[in-house]
Amino acid sequence: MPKNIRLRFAPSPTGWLHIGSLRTVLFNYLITKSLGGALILRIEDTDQKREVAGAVEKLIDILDWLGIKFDEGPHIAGEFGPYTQSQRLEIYKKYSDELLAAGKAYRCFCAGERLDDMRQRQQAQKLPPRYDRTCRDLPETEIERKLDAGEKFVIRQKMPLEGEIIVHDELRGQIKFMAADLDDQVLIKSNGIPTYQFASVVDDHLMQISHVLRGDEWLSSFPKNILLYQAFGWEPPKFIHLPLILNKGGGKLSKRQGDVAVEDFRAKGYLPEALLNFVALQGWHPKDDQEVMTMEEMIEKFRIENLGISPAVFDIEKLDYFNGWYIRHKTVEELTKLCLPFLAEAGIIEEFSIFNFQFSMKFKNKKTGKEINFEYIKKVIALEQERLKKLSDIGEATRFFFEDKFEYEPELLIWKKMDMAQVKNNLEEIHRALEKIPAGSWTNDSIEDALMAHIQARGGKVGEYLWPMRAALTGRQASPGPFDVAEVLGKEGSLNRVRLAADKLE
RNA sequence: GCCGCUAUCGUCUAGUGGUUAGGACACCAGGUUUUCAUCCUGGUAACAGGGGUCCGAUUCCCCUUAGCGGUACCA
Repeated sequence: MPKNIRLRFAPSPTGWLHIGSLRTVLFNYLITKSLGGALILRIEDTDQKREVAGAVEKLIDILDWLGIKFDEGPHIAGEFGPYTQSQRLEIYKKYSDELLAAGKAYRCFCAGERLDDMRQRQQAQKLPPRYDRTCRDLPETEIERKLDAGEKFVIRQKMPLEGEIIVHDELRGQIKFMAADLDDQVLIKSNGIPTYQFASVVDDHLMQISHVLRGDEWLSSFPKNILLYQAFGWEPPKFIHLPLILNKGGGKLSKRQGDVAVEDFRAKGYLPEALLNFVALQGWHPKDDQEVMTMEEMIEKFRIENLGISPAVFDIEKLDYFNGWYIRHKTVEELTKLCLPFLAEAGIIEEFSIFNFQFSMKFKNKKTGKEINFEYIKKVIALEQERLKKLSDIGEATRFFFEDKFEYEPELLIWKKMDMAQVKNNLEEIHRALEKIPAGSWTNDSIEDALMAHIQARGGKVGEYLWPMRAALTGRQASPGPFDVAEVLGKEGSLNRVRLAADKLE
């Protein structure tokens, strides 16, 4: 009978999600969904030195934000729990005792300092650092004596002394290791807590995991894992080792570079769709070459055999492209809501809570204290949508819509080789033309009609009028077009800005 | 040092024992245009090196080189 499809994502709670782990969860999720199985979240907190307060909550929060749902886990429960390794200590004890009794593992009483010294000597002699197996065949009486004396010990895995271990990775095929190269690794630390190597094997078996999808860095411990399955007489799951994600220089992606924590990407205004889509393409490629994909499309197209095995360099420019694409494809309403926290962060609107927002749909301009309604913000966002790459850019891009006084150099108003007097004159003509438009029909179309008619009548070049107008309205080198901006600013606001600009020129 | 993994445009990648080696990002040029952006069209750009096997290798094998990972009572 075929095994049920059950996969797990098993991070250690560090307080933040690594972009590489994001890809691991995603692939776990895609396999589960495409094959119709269950996804389990398991917390690997066997290293008490690394404990971070609130880490599990943060992890669940960011996974939730990404839209990755689990079927079992510490926050959901399920029949294979507990799902946090520190709560499973007696289980590991039971299984390590079993191994001890079967002679597949042994207690090691060696002092840490002696092992450290030995390792240093071995390295100095360019020998592979390896445990010397002093305690591997300790007589029973000696063990009893040490135990009675209360000596601390770790439990080590008894590796075969010779022969080869052949393991099978779903992507790479067979990989051969020499047993003699394998260390008698620690299974249970002297504090009674298991190592990752032991806990993950026991848990994967007990939780009936069918596919283990993990990073490349585990490849070298793969034979030890398989030996452990054999020692227990368990059938191992299928293993898939994912290649690493590298930084631009080809090195390891590290926290110091500030480009690895998913939480940081979120804070910078990257959308979950973009992050997911981008990261899926690091090591996977759909058969049909379609690169922009929704989660549903990814699930539909995903095949384990299309996974790649060579390391990928993280290219932020492509991420930006995806983010821009997803931003452009949001409805204005959705995008505006997403931008609100970033507008507050930029000091444009006052801090608000989602709770208040649902009631009022009104905001306060942080500078002027005036009320701004949601519809106004929506119009502004609509104009900026197609050039927005990250939500965090929204403040700088739209600031001029919210502030009456803004500084810019008068030179900005000059189009190509025009002289100042000419620009001033054109701005004044624009001012007069705009004044004639009734406030009731102040729309981008009517503004455009009026101004184009004026320019044509004067026989002028379009740019000689429209560039100064747009610059006057926005104070920026680059911005949306003048008619759109004028409409949003309103008649009075637009006239003021054109007046202000004309006055800047002598 | 030892063990292991990997190697196609700058980057992510597709692909095949015989192909004009395909797509995407980026870049460049043109179009649209009052700026930027969007959008459209086109373009530059790759099989790490050396040996085999074969009529023929980018593709299969070996070696070298390079990159990465592991070599913990961290995961």
